[in-house]
Amino acid sequence: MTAAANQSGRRPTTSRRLERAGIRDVAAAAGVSITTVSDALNGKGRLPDETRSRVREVAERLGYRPSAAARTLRTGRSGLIGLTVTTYGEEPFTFTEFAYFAEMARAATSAALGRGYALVVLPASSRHDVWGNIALDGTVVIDPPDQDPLVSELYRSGVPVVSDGKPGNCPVTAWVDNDHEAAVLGILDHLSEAGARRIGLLTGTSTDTYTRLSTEAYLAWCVKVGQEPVYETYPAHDPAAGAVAADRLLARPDRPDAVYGLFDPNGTDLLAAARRYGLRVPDDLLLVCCSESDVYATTEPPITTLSLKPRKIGTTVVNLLIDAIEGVDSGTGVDIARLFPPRYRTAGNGPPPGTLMPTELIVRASSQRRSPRTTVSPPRPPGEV
Amino acid sequence: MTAAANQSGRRPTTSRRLERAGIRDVAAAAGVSITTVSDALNGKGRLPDETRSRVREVAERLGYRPSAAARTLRTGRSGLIGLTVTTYGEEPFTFTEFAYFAEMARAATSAALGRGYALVVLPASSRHDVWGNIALDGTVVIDPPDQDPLVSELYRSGVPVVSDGKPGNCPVTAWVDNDHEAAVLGILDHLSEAGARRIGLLTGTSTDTYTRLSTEAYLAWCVKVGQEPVYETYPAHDPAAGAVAADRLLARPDRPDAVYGLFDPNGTDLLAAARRYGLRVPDDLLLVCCSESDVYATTEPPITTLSLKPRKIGTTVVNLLIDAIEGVDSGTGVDIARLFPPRYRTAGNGPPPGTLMPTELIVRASSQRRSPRTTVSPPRPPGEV
DNA sequence: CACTCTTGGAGAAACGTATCTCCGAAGGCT
DNA sequence: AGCCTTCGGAGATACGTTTCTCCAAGAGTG
Repeated sequence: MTAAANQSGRRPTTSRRLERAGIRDVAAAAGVSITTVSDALNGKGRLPDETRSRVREVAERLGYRPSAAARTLRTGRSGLIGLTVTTYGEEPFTFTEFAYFAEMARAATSAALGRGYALVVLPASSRHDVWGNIALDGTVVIDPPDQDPLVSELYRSGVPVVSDGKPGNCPVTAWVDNDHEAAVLGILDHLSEAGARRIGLLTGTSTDTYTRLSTEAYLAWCVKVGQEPVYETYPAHDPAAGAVAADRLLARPDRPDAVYGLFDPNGTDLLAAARRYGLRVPDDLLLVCCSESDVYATTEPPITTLSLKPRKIGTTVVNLLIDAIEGVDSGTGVDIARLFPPRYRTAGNGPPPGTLMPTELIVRASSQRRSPRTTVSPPRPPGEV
Repeated sequence: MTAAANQSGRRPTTSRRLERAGIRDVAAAAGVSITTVSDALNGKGRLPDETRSRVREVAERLGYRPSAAARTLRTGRSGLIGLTVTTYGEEPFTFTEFAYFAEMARAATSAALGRGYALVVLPASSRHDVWGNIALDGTVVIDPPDQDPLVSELYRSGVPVVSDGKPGNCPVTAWVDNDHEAAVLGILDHLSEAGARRIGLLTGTSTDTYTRLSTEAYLAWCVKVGQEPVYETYPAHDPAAGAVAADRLLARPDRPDAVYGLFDPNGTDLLAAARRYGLRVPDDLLLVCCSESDVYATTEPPITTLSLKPRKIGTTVVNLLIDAIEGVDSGTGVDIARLFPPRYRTAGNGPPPGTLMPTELIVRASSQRRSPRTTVSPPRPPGEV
């Protein structure tokens, strides 16, 4: 009795009427077929407007909400994008680039929602079963390490992956990064112009793209201009170590008269260290650090910062990813996905396409000896967010 | 021909072998039934260990990954939790409580992942279709306004909702909030003990729970101790307005000799305003503000802050939500969900259960006239994260 | 020997949607 | 009158799991 099947569906009409209304209920109430309901609600098929609006009205009246799970199963699209963040220890999110990540994630969320997708935050180190349990249309990966097993796995599954940070040896669909070399060279030039004779660097011990490229650019510049490199490294994820390293740098016998700090807290750390050694900024020491925080506008003195423009990065990364997701199936109407599964898309095409985004140097008092003006920004590049 | 059905499945075995392996493929390769594969992989059913491990091995070899969409459709569980953030304008996330939100979201993400769930960030104002397209097991809502249509909709759909912030008139499953009244009274007492004679308040114009309860507590305290209220309000989402309001407060003829600022930027704004009027902190003006940022440890002077303990809130909120999600079906083994659908769970039981979390006052130089020590923290409550 | 119980596992029915295929009817054309 | 086209819509299948039901064979038991 409970399994009595009526003509248009197998669900018994007698009990269980407290459950959510399904598409079958709408069809029955409107006196049409399931097909018609689906077409009417999704704007497909050939239906007169009258039928369309009637079905919609019935659906509204019944409080019908299509099942996202069923739709995902059927269409193969979940509308979900993963956002992978690197982790240190137990906590997700990076510490050193916290403001960067927050801004980037915010922009990414906005961009995704604007195109009908939602973001789900997934630490790279999280349990495998969590990853496997979620239907993802694509994934944004922040600075994947070489041979990242997670990225390989995703790629093998045919999930498009776009990385923030040029990947070393990862099969990503596309990537976006800043032009770190140009950024560092720009800062070094800026400091030189302000009168720096020996420029030091505060950098990290990790091997991520940002740290590596920036340090390499510094070293190459040193070779070019004939300056002996003066730098200290520390594990960037340890905030306490940064202060120690800043102190070390200024305690050296070959103390630099200008310093660029690669990480957000370096500015205050260097400022504190300078005070400890009785160095005036900018008179005795020129200071620049990479940061997205606007607290450096109000320090004493205000500190020149390099912004990596995380908002632009986040927006671009997400848009590239969604392009990749939707580009597979859209197009000629032929089912391209079946002919060319995602995993083969960039198989023999050489390296994945990358985009370099410009950075912005926000010049403040800490890196200027002459100018009485404390806050001078270079003209903004066009197309600003 | 293409629809030729073999015994154990309808998929033609001849072509399309580039697709991902399904459970049927594993079953065929292992020489067992679909049921056995499912049971072996999920640790259910009664199977000898030998069969179990053999099936697992075959699945591994084929690179089998169960379809999250199919599993969600079948089980009704997606492992996804929504995190709703209030929005101002186009950008998601709040501005005034930025550090608070970031910390809270981070803790919530951790807690969710620890229990096998992932968080998806969904601005409350986002397009309805995005919400409808995602299978959510439950939702965390930050400070829902009265009669929030979103919350009502979720509740009607039977999706458990737990709110951060005591809800005004929303049918939530549970809520978590700080004891804002106690926090404000604690600060006012602290300032009084430090010698304050007239305490001012910098507060917001919005009607969210935090602003409302805090302001009411202040006003009630004024009545109790017989002080005329001295406060200024401004739209908290506008960072520029905060500086203006801080200035207004200190420009009043009945200028306070101590101020509590409800929002994160108030500390620096008030400090700047005090400088402008030649007021020394803490000698002429005692200062406290609510903030999760540690920049106030390094301002000149360091500023006493109230922490709302967002990490604890985020963890608690998520755990309550997951308890609600899993509590429905677990238990006696009877299918409680069918007997008591979620929407009826708290129907006549009075208000939803709420939890009040303690805050922490981090005392620094800005609110102490006598003590030479600049950073003194009260003993931490037990059970700290 | 007849019986029950346990073990190991197969079959098939959902879950709720999208979409492919097909069909009748009405209208226009030669 | 026969044929083609378009309109409006119904039927059925597939998406890939989980799980309920049931069965066969062997093991113990009286």
